Amino acid sequence: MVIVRRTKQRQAILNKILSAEGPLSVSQIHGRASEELPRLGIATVYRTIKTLREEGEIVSVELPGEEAHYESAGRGHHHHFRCWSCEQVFDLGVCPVGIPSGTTLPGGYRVEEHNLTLYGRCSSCVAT
Amino acid sequence: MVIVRRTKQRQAILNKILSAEGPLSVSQIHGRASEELPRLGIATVYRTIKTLREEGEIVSVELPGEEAHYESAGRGHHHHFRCWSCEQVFDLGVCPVGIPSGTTLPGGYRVEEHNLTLYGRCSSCVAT
DNA sequence: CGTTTTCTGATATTAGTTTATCATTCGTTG
DNA sequence: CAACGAATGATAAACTAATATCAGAAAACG
Repeated sequence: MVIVRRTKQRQAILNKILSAEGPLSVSQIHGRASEELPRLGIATVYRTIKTLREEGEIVSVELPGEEAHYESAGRGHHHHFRCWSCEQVFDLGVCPVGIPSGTTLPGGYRVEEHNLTLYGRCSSCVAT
Repeated sequence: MVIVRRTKQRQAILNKILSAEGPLSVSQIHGRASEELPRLGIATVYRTIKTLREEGEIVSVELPGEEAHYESAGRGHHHHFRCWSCEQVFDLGVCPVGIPSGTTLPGGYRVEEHNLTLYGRCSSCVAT
């Protein structure tokens, strides 16, 4: 059981994660939350992320070759797009993977899950 | 590093990578090559991987939430399957991602590349 | 051979991420 | 409003991955 108090830090951190357009890294969360709480410590960010995960409010997102990112739980099955220019990660609504869970591929691989990341340029970076 | 000598270490490391069924981590490469060269140092593995990449013989493979893996270059566009039981990574021949390079998704995301990892159980682990 | 010079192996070092520690702050409750 | 205790912030410490160092081993080549 986790006793949780309503602190400014916790509210700012959770707010930044929930209102983000995609998963955020620890340093991104720290940077954004620091805008309203300039003395916010990085340890508090790590601690709060840990409790928010235990409470099921956020989930971790693993991207190839990067540190863990975190986003709101309950967004359902979706994937991510990483922009090569602004280096931000965005949630996508589409799932272009044509392999239902339980499919067995040639070679006998029984697929239960998949992780897809798309790369390119986001709309605002394409425009410039 | 222009001059490359044919050492037992280099041959063993390259052989393990080229003959693998999928990309290998540094510790996996070290473990497998150590079977024939018991005194092989981990630094030699890192050094050899670096030169093999510079020569274009191998490429790095990034898997979500894992250290870099390495496999033979020139295997073309493909994806990977990670077995939850034996924890090995296998190359797949299929590409079930229905997004050609250059596609623009809703939201204006211009997709140029993708990275897909499938998860489940491999044939030998399903059998047991 | 024998000389030259790269390569190796053991270890130290660097770099990055995450957790632990602890005095202080501050949210909560009666 | 007082007091208890969880949360914070600064910092140290722990881990892991990757590179640097350097004496000695061993390819390459005349």
